[in-house]
Amino acid sequence: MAVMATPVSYTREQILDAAMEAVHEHWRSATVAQVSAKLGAPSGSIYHRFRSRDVLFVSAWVRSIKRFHRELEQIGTADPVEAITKTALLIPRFCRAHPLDARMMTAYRYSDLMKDPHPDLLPELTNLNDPVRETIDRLTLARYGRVTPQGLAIVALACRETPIGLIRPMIGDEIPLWIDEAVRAASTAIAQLPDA
Amino acid sequence: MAVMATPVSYTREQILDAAMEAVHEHWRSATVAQVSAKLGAPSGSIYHRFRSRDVLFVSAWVRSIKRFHRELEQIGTADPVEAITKTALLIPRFCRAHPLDARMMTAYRYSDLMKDPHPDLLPELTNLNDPVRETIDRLTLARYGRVTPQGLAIVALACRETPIGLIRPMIGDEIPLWIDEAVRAASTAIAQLPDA
DNA sequence: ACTCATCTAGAGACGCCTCTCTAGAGATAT
DNA sequence: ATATCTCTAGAGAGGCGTCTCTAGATGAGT
Repeated sequence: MAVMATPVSYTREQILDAAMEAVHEHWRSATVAQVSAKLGAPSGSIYHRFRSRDVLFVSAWVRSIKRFHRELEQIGTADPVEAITKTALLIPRFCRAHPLDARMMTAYRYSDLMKDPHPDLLPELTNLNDPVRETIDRLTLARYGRVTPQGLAIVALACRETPIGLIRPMIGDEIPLWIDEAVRAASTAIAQLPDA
Repeated sequence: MAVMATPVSYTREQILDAAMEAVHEHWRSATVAQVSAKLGAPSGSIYHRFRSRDVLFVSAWVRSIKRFHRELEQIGTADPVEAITKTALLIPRFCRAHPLDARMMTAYRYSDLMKDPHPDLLPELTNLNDPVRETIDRLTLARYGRVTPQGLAIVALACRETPIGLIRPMIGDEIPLWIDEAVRAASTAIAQLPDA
């Protein structure tokens, strides 16, 4: 049977929340000391749950990415171009609803993290991008009837790079509603390119 | 009359070049020690010309921004939508021709730097964005016949945010040519939005 | 009561980085 | 030769941030 020992004062989730706030304020130069100040906890309590500063902040990043992935599951493929555009429009919506997660997501890039991943993070990182990859695969097949590198690239630009690019400079401030019109226009235009 | 004293071993430009290389490798966490290693010079020689680490790296950033501005001057306004798209296409071209400058430009944001600018940098920073502002003003007037906040926002999205957003994830690697088709499609689509 | 395990708590070692400071080298003018 | 100025050169002070380590608090099982 489990031994309870002392009650937990600072849960993993609370620590990640504080880390997210610190990143919101200081971005990549956030420190463990800032997190511990926000939490009102000594740094030891943080290092008790996270092996290093990197593991802490990357774990927070992974959590935000996974929150975003939960939004991806609700798009059909009846009209392919429409589906691509709808997927693109999820991004401004998500950033408005979860501004701290949005900012957190800008702090690291998957490709950088995979260059020399910490063993503690490997299991979480390995298949992290699968939901996005699957969505783009599915939309590509619906749009072009086949899956080619070129087709994938176009769909990824239309439903991911474009909205992220348009919104990125505004992350941290409020994201105006008229951005959505621009996202819709740009995404639709790219989705209409041929899979040459 | 000027006294020449000892000949200069490390010019301002050479130091900025080394700083740009360091930023290319380590981005915002580049250090003065890395720059001095690249240059084969002691840190004192760097601090002799730049008052602080910040002044050094921001000066390098300013230099890259100004290099980009030199590209802006060659776009007409005969067909407004076409002119906006052409301006957008300058960005992938510039990033391919000057990859180190492109990466340098991603290291800071004008708005962040202006929050608490170092006195040494103020004169250079104050009017830094004027060329871009003027270009966008000019394109907005050509496109809509008047200059409104909404119109400016649309044109800025079409000729600046969109291409930067599409290219940003690739900065550091080679930027494929087919990106230009996507930039053209997205930029043209946004430029066709009405100034509602 | 006592054992065992988990967690809190915080002092401080250690390393890296920025920046200062001083000695002196090289070039020119007198 | 001497004075004077600019720049190089590099040692090291000082600050900040990460991370370690140990002491002890807490509560469940026996």
